[in-house]
Formats: sequence, C-alpha cells, structure tokens
Amino acid sequence: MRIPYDSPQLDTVLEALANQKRRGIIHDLSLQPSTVGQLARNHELSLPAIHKHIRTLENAKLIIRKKSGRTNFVALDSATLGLAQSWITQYQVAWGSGQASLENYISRMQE
Amino acid sequence: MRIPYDSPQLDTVLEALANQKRRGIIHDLSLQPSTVGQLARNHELSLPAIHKHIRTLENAKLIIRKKSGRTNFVALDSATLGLAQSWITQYQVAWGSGQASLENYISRMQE
DNA sequence: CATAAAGTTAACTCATAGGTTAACTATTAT
DNA sequence: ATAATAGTTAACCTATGAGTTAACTTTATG
Repeated sequence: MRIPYDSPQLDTVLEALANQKRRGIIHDLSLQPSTVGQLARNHELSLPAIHKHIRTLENAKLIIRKKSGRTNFVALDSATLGLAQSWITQYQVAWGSGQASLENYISRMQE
Repeated sequence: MRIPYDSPQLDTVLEALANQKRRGIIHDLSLQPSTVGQLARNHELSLPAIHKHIRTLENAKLIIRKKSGRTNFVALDSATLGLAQSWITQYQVAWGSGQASLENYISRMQE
C-alpha cells in the first residue's frame, strides 16, 4: 500500500513516535500490557504527564486501552506501526534502485 | 541491528520525519536530487524556511548537500531511513509473535 | 565595476508540546 | 460512612519549532 507523505494519520503516528518517552512506553508494551499507573512509575513520570503521552499514542492508534474497575489497562496495537514502516520503505526502495549520485547529477546540471 | 528506543540519532531522525513539509522534501528527493531554491519553489516556502528544514534533515543525516558555485545541491541519503525502519520493525515482530490479548491479560491480572 | 542571484544568518513572533500543581470523579477497601 | 487508590481534567508555565522580515555573504553576469 502506497502511503502519501501528507497523510494525516501518518502525521499523528510519526509525531507520536518522535518522542523518547513515548517510545519507551511502546518498548514496555512490546513486552507485555500494562496500566497507566505502572507506566508512570516505570518512567518516573507523574500521572498527568503519562496520561498525556498515552492519549497521544491512543489518538495515533498505536495503543488500545481498556478500563476494568478503576484500573486502565493499555496494550500495543502494532498494526499502525506498519503505516510508518510502509512509508519509510517506499523511499528506501526508490533510492536503492539506482538513483544517480549527487556528483553525477551536479555535473549533468552544469552542462 | 537492535536500536535502543532512547538512541539520540533515532530521536533526530524521527523528529525530522514528523513533519509534513520535510516528508514532502524527502519525496521530491526520492525522484531526483534538487537545489535549495528549487525545493523552496516546489513547496511554496521562503528560502529561510526551507533552509531550516534542510538543516534539520541534514543534521539527521537524511540528506547530503554539496555546494557548487553559489548553488546548493541536495540529495537523499536513504541509509539513515533504515535506522527508523529497524526500530519500528523490532516491535512489529515482538508483537506479532504471540503476545497475549488485552482481555486475557486483564483476566489474568485480576485473579 | 555594478547588479542580480542563491543562500545564509539574525532577530523576532506565534503556536504548540511537555511538564507542573490542584481540584475533581469513580472505584475499592476499612 | 470514610478514606485510599487510580486516573482524569483544568489552568498554568516554559521551552522549542516553524514561520516571518531584514541584513549580509558569496558567486555569477551585463
């Protein structure tokens, strides 16, 4: 599937990933699901702070959440990571398959 | 190669990618190298504005630049895209290979 | 030599991201 | 019933990102 560079969903996903602490949360969740409070303790963040990160990840559909009693369980939804990966892969392929070197391009331009 | 979530280089790369206009520049450069001025015209950005984006991409090592006379040629350096891709792929694999569902996890936790 | 072209740099504005503290809601335990 | 736990929401602070305009440097051209 071809992903346009200006896709709004790609925007929210890459913005979500462009933060160390959120990537830390994703790392945790790749090992096992967790709760909001556990994540806060693990990453030495206050509850309001972790809450914002979780909401950012949730909006990007990188995680899912389920409330049980007063506890909020959170788990990775790795399908969405595929969106970012697909976008990146496009350009690796495009480049790898024989684009001219900068030097060649420059000398052609200067003729 | 295993990429730590808190790698500084991963940080600069993902921050660079988390912007639509910069992804647009990368898209352009995936077709062919270009110059700073051409990119500015293509994306309807002022020279100072495009200059900042280019520097961000250059710091992330996503592009390379070469000056020839007064013209600045720019080209994609897609090797670095691999860094982001590798990081993402780790978690797709980790997740895909049999993590418990959230529902299962929750009911186990509540025993 | 004077002027235009291609960028760069500096100083500024404005919006937003990430954090804080404090007040609040809902669920569980004593 | 009261108090503690788990999380949410609101209001605020501060730093930073993306853009602007204006001044400057370097290279090319009439």
